[in-house]
Amino acid sequence: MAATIKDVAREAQVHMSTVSRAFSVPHRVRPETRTRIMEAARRLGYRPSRVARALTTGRTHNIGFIVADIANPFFPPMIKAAEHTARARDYHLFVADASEDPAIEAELVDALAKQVDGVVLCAPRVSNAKIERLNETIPIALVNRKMTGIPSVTMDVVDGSQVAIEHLLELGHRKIAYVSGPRQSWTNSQIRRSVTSTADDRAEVTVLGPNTPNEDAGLAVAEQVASSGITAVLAYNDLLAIGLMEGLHSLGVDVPGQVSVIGIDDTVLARLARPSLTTLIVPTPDAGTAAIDLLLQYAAADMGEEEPRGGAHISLPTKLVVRDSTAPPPD
Amino acid sequence: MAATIKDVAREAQVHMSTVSRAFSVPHRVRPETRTRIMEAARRLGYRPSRVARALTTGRTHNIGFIVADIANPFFPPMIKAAEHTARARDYHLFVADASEDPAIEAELVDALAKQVDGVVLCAPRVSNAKIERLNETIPIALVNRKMTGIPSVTMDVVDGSQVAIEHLLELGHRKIAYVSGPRQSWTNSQIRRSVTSTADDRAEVTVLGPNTPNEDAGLAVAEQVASSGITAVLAYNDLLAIGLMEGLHSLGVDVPGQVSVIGIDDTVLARLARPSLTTLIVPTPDAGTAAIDLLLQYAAADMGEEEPRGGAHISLPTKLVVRDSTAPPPD
DNA sequence: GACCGGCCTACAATCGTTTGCGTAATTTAA
DNA sequence: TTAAATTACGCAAACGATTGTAGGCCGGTC
Repeated sequence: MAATIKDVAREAQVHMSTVSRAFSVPHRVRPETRTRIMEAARRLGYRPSRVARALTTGRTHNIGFIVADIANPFFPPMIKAAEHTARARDYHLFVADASEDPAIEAELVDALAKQVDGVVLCAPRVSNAKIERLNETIPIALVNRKMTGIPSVTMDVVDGSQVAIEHLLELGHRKIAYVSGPRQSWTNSQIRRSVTSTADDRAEVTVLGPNTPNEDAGLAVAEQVASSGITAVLAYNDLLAIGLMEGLHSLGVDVPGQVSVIGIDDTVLARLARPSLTTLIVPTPDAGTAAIDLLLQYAAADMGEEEPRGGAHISLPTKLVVRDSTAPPPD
Repeated sequence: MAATIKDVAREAQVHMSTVSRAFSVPHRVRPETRTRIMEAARRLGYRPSRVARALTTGRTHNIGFIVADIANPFFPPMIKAAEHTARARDYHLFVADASEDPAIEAELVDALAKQVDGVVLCAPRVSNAKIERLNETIPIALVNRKMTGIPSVTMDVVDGSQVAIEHLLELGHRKIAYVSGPRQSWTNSQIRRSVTSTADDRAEVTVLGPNTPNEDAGLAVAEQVASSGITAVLAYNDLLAIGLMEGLHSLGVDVPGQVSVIGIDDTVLARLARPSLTTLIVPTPDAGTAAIDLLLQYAAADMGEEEPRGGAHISLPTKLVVRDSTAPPPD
């Protein structure tokens, strides 16, 4: 049906191999033959088969991009950026949704392994040991997780949550809660640690959770917050924060009058919520782009094209944006 | 490196072809040989190469999923559902973002064509003629566009916008605007037509646009709305509606006191906006699932496995959800 | 006991490229 | 003009599977 390299060869009166070279190493074929070949290719509407090419070269020019939950507004901007930069490098992206499930995550890597040059795991829920093992099969790059020996890009939530907590301390809060995210999240443990160490003895910190990082879970945790004398909350992400605000609202607790709330991610939702949500800006598009580039150079190294660089780590800065959900505690 | 079918064959003391059959047509190989083969495969950690398989069978078990803008919250739930149902059918999804650009859209289809069994075009911006031509290269299924001869799934926005307009008429509005979406959007023209024909001579309808379907464009159109005596607006999507509400707010125009606003899509944003947005619920996950299934059966037919069914059209029901952004007009 | 019909399994061609190797053609040097 | 050094191209073997065809073995029948 579609034209193959053989058809082009016949049309241009040369051997297949010459056609192949005309595309891959143009300078190795005489200019006039080259143009003759290109002409023929154009006439026949020839496009090289990536599949066949992959079979011989061992490189598919595809990348797997696995996220915990596509519907979580944290991810789309990252996926979008990743897809664009991949395309700019002549790569295509398989996007898969692991539904916050470690087992599915691992299975996806295995399933994809045979038809990609590498996999980006975003906010992985799977264990370090498992990642280590998967990385022996196929090059892996991590987003929102740091492991020695594996390239990764993380958001500097340690600094970010520190800034967030300082903000609350400055406002005068002394009873603070951290609404925790999923247990398997590396980011979550980073934040938790940072929160308690920042508060130190300047404030009492309660950890509520772990929670699935969605609105419903946030809503469910509202009661605990309302009944515990807590005056300020930092949540693992905007979804939890917004759910919490809704829950508090329906319990008649005023935000920020009685309780201040801070989210993380600065998703589109944060600005729209009422009160608008004070939150941590994390550069998700940059993370997507960086992850692709890191993976690509790591994968190239893996194919012996250059010195393997092991685990390069990129940490992206975060920034607190203060909106209307934070205020001094009630006296 | 990784085990091939040949390794398994050697390990199990049979010919490659037998191994192949053990996987693809298990009943054609003697049970004991089969278990011996499976054992060997397990020991070697063998996974068939989808790439090699694709080369002989002509089926890649991959699907291209092209959307206008991943970051538009309308799409992620659809992508998620599509990815899940594709996976359940043993297919993987290439997701690509066309940035609302017809040229990129077409280029993406071409680029993907050689390594997918079909492509789902979501809310395509490219012309009918071009789609027709692309469909000759590779099976295509459409979401939010209807064309004879090509399978598609659409949301019943004609009915939906009719209901929306009736809602406004009942409230007493007589000067209504439709804030139009992108010119190339099929849905957009459907809605526009439906709005004007529903209003008929019961209300005066102004069309504002076309607009890029994002918040900024909505914001920009606020001034026109404010200065024209319009008391109610239906917008092409939630993003435009929300932008418009913001714009009106900053112009000191009260929603819904002075102007009522209705969106379309019922994205996560609608419920969060203040006032919460009256909008049209469209079943995006169902659309994703249906598109995959339609494409798969259409693509199978295309491979001669059954009678081609040409263009099956699925229309999904929409539903108006009334929230706080609509009210009677000021007297 | 030879023959026939069914299962199983092996053989080998094929899918569309890439690529190392060899050779014809061309250029350069002498 | 000829030998040497390049260059341009053709040849054919991979890559890892699938699949049509053919042969081997088996038991059962007459």
